Amino acid sequence: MATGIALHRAGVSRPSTRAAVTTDSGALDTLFGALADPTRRLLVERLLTKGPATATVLAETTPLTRQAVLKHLQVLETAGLLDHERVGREVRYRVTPQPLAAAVGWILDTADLWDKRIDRLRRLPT
Amino acid sequence: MATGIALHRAGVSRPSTRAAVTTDSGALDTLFGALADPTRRLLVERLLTKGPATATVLAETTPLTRQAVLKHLQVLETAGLLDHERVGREVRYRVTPQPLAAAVGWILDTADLWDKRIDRLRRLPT
DNA sequence: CCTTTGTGCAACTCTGTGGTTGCACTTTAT
DNA sequence: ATAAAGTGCAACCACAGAGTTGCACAAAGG
Repeated sequence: MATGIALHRAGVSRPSTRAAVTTDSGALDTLFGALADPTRRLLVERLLTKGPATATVLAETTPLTRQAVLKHLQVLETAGLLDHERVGREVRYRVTPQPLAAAVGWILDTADLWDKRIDRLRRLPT
Repeated sequence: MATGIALHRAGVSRPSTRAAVTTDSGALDTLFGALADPTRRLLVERLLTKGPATATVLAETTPLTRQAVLKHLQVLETAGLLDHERVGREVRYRVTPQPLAAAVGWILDTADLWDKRIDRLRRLPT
């Protein structure tokens, strides 16, 4: 079942299994923030299914201006989800989904906290 | 290793394994949006580690006003991550992390797309 | 060389959101 | 009954984000 990025059932490079809960503000902010916009998720999916593309091409498939799409791409790029490569006079954007592991990491840590809380409740004298 | 919510290695109630990529706008927007704020993630973690609490109590542990905290709690609640219960004159907030499964669902779907793309590249004649 | 196509930059508008303050209302306690 | 503690609502401000338009600059192509 594929091998691309390391966030499958097995490993999920969870950063700091303990000492978590420190919120790790910086990265997760921009990451979750980038994913919070449907247009941006759409762009990511498009780039994954149809392969790398330029801002102008992507703009043609949306009701948005090239500039608007460009801004979205830049948001995604600063979140680490994209990178670009200049070809001739065009700039081709490509998905680099490694940061997603961080998101899953936080979520799984949170899920663990929840589980621990449940356990604690279970251990209470009825 | 606990049982709380169903997003562990095994199942991850992935909604629509195919037909994904439809972006499912609504819910994921508010969900990722809610998680995009460090204060809100902090509040979730606090509520999980120290158990349910009121807005006023939570406000004491932050540099924020009760009103600000209140707004954050409401954002989290409309994202489905919290619910509240009125006790006497107080309102107690509690974490309900089930929606997190949706977030992981999208991420895993995206990871799958990535994997498929890798596979496609591998199958190309060198 | 001149036209086309694509990108880069900047200014501007509009709306949403984080945060505040102020006050009214309800519940508990003295 | 009255004071204290807690919540609810509304107005307000400041700033960031989404989106637009306009124009200048770089690369291909005739």
